[in-house]
Amino acid sequence: MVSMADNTHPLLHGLNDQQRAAVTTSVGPALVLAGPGSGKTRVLTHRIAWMLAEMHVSPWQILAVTFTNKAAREMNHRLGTMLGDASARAMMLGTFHAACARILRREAMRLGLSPDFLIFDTDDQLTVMKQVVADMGLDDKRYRPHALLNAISSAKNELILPADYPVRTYFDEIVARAYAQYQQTLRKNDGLDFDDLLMEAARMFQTDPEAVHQYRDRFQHILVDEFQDTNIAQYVILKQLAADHRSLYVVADEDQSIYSWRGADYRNILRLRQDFPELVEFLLEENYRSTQVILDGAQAIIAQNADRTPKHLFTEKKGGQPLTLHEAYDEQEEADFVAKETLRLLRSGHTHGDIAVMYRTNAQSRALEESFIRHNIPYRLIGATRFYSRKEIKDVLGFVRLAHNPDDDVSFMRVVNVPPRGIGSRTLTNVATEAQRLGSSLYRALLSLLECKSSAGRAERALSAFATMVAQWIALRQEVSVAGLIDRVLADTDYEMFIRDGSDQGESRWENVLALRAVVAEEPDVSLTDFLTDVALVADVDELSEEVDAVTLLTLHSAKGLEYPVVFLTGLEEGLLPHSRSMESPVEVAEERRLLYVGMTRAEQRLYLTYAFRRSWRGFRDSEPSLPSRFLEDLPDSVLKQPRNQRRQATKSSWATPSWRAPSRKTEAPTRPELQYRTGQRVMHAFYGEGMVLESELEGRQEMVTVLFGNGIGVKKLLSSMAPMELLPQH
DNA sequence: ACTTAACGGGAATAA
DNA sequence: CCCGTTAAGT
Repeated sequence: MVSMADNTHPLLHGLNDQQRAAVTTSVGPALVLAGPGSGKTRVLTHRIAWMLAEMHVSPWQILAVTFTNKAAREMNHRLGTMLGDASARAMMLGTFHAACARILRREAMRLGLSPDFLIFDTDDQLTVMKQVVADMGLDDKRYRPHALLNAISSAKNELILPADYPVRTYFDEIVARAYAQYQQTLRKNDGLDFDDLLMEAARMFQTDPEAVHQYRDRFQHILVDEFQDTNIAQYVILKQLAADHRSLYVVADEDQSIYSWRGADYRNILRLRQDFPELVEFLLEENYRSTQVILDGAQAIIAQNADRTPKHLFTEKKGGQPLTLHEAYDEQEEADFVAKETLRLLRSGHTHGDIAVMYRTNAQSRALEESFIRHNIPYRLIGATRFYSRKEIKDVLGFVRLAHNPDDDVSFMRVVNVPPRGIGSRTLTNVATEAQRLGSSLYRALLSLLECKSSAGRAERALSAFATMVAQWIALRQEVSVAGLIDRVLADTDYEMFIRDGSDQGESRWENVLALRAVVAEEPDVSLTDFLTDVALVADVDELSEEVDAVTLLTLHSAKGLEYPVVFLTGLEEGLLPHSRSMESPVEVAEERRLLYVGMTRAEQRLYLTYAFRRSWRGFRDSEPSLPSRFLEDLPDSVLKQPRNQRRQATKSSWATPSWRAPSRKTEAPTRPELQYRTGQRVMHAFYGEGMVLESELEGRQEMVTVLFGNGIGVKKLLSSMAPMELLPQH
C-alpha cells in the first residue's frame, strides 16, 4: 500500500528517515516519542496528509487533538495548503475541551443536558463554590473554596463521581458533600465546568454502548499531540474511541510533561503500551530548532531526572552562542538587564518578535513590564489578566449569557445590579428566597414575584425594568446576530456611560468592550451558543498573533510548543524555580526541572538565564537573599559564556550549600536581624554623602533608618538593606 | 442603596 | 502589592 514511501513522494519531501518512518507507518496504534524541536507538528500534519492521500482515509473520519487552539489553527492552515481547505475543514481538529464540548452539545439530550449548556470558567466556578460553602454553613477559612475546587477538579480528572469520592479524613467528607452540592448547582444553572466537559464525554463513552459505537465509527482515526499531558479522563476517551479501529496515533515527550498538577499523567504512555500491545514506536531525535550549545545545556538539565528514557538529541546547528548566565541584584536590575540586552539584540538585527521573556509565575511580569516601558520597548503579555476575565468583558458576557439562558443564576447575580440600578442585597435576598421556594432559577422567581405583587415600590420598579430588559434580549436573540445583541445590551444598560468615568482605566475598559464587539463582528454568522463556547475555551496563547512586532512575555507553562530566536529565562532561583510549593516533593521538583527544560528548548539561537540576588515579595524586599536555582548547578561551564567559577568566586558558598537544604521562603525561621544603625551614628551614603542617624527601627524584618544628610539634602528614610551605608567613626 | 476608606489576609502553573 | 471584605459616611 505504501509503495511510494520514499523521499520522492511529495508529501515526504524534506523529512528525515525517522520522520518518514513515522509518517508512513501502517494503520494501527503508534507512539511517536519526539524531542523538542524535532518536528512533531510536522510529522502529525504529514501523517494526516499521508492518510488522506495514500490510505483512502476520509477527512471526516479523523479526530485530531492538539494542546491549544493556536496549534489547531496552525495545523489546519498547513493542511489547507497541502490538500485544499475542504478536506481540512471536514476533520474534527481542536483541543480536547473543544472537541468534547461539540460532542456533548450534539448528545445533550442523551445525557440529560441542555444543548445550550454554558461552560463555566474559573470565576464562575468560584462563585458557585462560594455559594455552596455558604449554603453548607462551612467556614470558608477552613474550607477554602479554592481548595475544594482543586480537590473536585482532581476527582473529575480521574472520573470519580461525588458518590464515589474516597473519604479518608474529615476534610474528604466535606469535599464529597461540597462536590455533590456543587454539581447539583452547576446542573441547575445549565453549566458544565472545564473538567465536566472531559468527564461527561468519558463517562458517556464508558457507559453508553450506543454512543460509543456511533463515535467509533465516526472517528476511525485519532491523532493526539502532547500526549504526555493528557489526564485519565482524556485517556479513557481515547481508549474507548480507538478500541475497534485501533488507529490511535500519539505524539509525546515525557520530558515536557508539565501539567501533572491539573491531572496530566505521563503514565498514560505506559497505559497505552499495555492497552495497545501492538503499539509501534518511533523516536524523533534530530532537533531543527536550537543550536548545539543550547541543546547541550538543556540536556544537561534534564539528564538529572530519574525515570526517563535517555535520548540523544542532536542538531546540525553546531556550536552557537554560548548561554549567558546573569546574576542581578534584584528583580528590577534583572528586568533592566533583559531590556538592555534586548536593545542590544535589536541593534544587531533582531526584531522584537524574535524575543521572548519567560518566568515561573505571572507576578514576575510586573518588573519586566515596567522596565520595558521605561526603555520604550513594545511588548505583549500572555496570560496575566486574560482578556475574557476582565470585569468589563465578563459584565457584557454576563448580559449576553442571560439572554442565552436566563436560568444562569451566576450571570444573573453578576449583572442584576450592573450598572447600579437600585437592586441591593436586601431585594435580592427576597428573590433568592422565592427561587428556593419555587425550586426555580432567580430569573423565574423574579418574574413570579412581579406577577403577584401589584404594588410598585422602588425595588419592584427596578426589578421590573431589569426583567423587561432581559425578556427583550431573549426575544431579540433569535432575530439578530451576536454583535446586534451586544449592541442592544450596551445601549439598554448605558454601559458606556457606566464604564467611561473619565479615568484612563475607564477608557481602556471601554476599548476592551469595543474590542470584544469587533471580535464578534468578524463572524456575523456564528451562533450565540458557539460564540459563548469559543469564548470559554480560548487559551491565553491562542491570542498570540505573529503580526505584532513586540517582545513576548509569558510563563514557562504557556511557552510550551512555541519557539523564539532569543529566549530569556528569568527568576531562576530557589523558591521560584523550583517553586517553594513544590520543594517538599521530589516528584514535583522533577516537574519543575522539566519546566526549565521546556523553557530552554524554546530558544533557537540565544539563551539567557537570569536570577536575582534579592527579590521582592508582596511589595517588600525579602530579608533573606535568594539562592540561585539548584538546577543551574547542573549546567556545565562548557555551555556558558562565562565559566561560573570565575564569576562566582566571591559568593561561592551559596553554590556549595547543599541545595536540598536551602530554606524555602515559607519555612525559614523568622530571623531577628540586629539593628545596624543607632541614633547619633554618623554614616556615609554612596549617593547622599555624609549624614547622621536620627532613628532606626524594625519594620517587619526590615531595618528602616532615618538619616539627616548634609549639603542641603535633609532627612531621608532608607531601608538599610537597600542602601548600605558606611559607618563613620564618632568624634 | 451606594461610595469610599480602612483593614486583613494571601500568591503557582491553566482550559 | 493586590484582592476582597467590612465599616462608616453620603
